[in-house]
Amino acid sequence: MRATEFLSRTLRQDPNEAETVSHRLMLRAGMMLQAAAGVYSYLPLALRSIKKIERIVREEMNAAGGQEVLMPTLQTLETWEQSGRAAAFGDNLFRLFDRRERPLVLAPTHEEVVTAIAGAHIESYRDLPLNIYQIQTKFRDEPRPRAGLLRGREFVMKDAYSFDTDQEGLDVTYQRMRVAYRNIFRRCGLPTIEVEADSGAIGGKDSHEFIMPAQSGEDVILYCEESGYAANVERATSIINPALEGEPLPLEVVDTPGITTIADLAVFLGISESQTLKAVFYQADAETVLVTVRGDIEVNEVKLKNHLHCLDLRLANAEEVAAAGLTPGSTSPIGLSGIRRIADTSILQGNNFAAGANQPDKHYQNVNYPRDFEVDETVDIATAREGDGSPDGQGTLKAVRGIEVGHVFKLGTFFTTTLGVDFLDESGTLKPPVMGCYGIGVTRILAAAIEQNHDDKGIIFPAPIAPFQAHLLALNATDPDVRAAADALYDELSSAGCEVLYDDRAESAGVKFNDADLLGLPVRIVVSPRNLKQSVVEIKRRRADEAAQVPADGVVAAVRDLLALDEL
RNA sequence: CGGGGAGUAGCGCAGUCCGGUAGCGCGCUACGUUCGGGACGUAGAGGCCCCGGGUUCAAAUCCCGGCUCCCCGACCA
Repeated sequence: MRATEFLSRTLRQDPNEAETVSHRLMLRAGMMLQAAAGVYSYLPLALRSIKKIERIVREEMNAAGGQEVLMPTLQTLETWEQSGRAAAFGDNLFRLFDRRERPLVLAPTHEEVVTAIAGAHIESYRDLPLNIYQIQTKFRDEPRPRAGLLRGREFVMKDAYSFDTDQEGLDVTYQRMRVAYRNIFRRCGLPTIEVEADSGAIGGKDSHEFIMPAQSGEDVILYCEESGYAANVERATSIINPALEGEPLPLEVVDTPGITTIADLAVFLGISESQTLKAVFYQADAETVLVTVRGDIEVNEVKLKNHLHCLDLRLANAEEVAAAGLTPGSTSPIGLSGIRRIADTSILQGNNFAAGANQPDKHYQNVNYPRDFEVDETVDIATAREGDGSPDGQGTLKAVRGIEVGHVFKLGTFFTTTLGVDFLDESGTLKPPVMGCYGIGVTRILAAAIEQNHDDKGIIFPAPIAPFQAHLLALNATDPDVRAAADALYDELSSAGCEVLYDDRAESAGVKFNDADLLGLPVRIVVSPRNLKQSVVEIKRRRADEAAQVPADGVVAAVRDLLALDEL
């Protein structure tokens, strides 16, 4: 492709709306154009990259036994009401009406439709296992789209769904898909960390996310180098530091004027926060619950929500707290009843705690569980932290931010049961197939790849997903000799199957070098009067500092060699 | 949904307080000179100042209403 004919223009200044690296670089490089919040046109540079990612995904999905289909984006709201997920998705579901005022949605995902496809096909165990996937645009009305392609409202996703006869069959398929995912990210040239993930309210038991480490990521993962444990913070468990433990002392009330926070209480009493108990009030749908954790531990709301099986969970507001008869700033489960009391297992670590006395300006000291209070449940609802012990007892956890680029999930029989899909097993019994689902954010991979591969001059594309393999620069492009030599080289490379972006513009050398660095194609080839005099062409990897001079007839081979360095 | 910021030429911005000719840099067009890390000169083109009302002799500027976009948080199988 000749730059003079190419639908792309670089910008010399950063667009004002872009702050995140990938967003900024993609706009500056002329890869895409924003149409609305979280909605973009993909220009040729971006689309070429996306197609390459899709190709790798497709090959690995096919190799893993997947069959490609294309399901409708436009779906009836009724479909979503049958599965009960219209409410669960809430405002994230794009809704519209047809000319007869029938409600429709733009699909954010496809479990309902794929289950219908499976239902139409599956009669007996002989039809299983089945693995169906598609690569398609998804719509989610995100509360806050951000950072270009990292979180859009319209994005390209590969979603796959598997159907097996039983849990053991799903285990096999699930492992196979995990391997396929590892292959995909490796072939894209993108290191990812595979972590245990939250499986949510409807979830089965297993769920893993593929996280690409990046500062701009929205996810935090905790991992342990010693043991290999890795989990999303939403899901991670850990061994917390022990608190002081001594002979249980008698409960006593102390005056704590004006003390309403754990930090103040610890300072006031001259103890560490781990020697206190903290009470937090949540509103779980219509119910107010009292949550007790050790003072130095934060409540993990994802764990709590999963435990409560509620649709909506948030901190209770002042009215709800008052209605429950609680004393903010000085609450504890001691002597409280008539409210659901949940405690984190951290209260079992340590004793002689300081805790609220359920009246203003007073706290208890030497609180011991279960001697001094009761709770309804003691469960793990703690947020694991960097520095905590790995849950397997080996080593300590470290934290890193990252971008979720893939998610595999054991769904179980929720959809097949709800939507009435079953099969006849070998003994003649009707059973629901066991499902798994597997997603990859294709457009998100592109953004994440740039987050992970750039420098202060621009993008550094991994070769397998670069829009072009080589960037051919003709310096002094108006010089007839340069023009002739560069044209010839462009033809030669093209017919050798190399994807070349040929900068044949009449721009100065500096402009071309800077644009080449910005676009970040893996190999840069320079034809110039200076090189022509010595009968050489200059070749440089984007990742490397130094360029090499090669004879004109050795360019194709040299480009191949450099590209091979990026193939994995 | 809470908090903050912004809409003026393709991009980045000034002008708005204090109403009176719509400006700067980059980019774009033409010609000439340059030519290995964002060259220079000359001459040009390019505007629904986000939208709708209002005030005024006169509104980018003041008043009212709305829309859009960005950032932080909440949220996000």
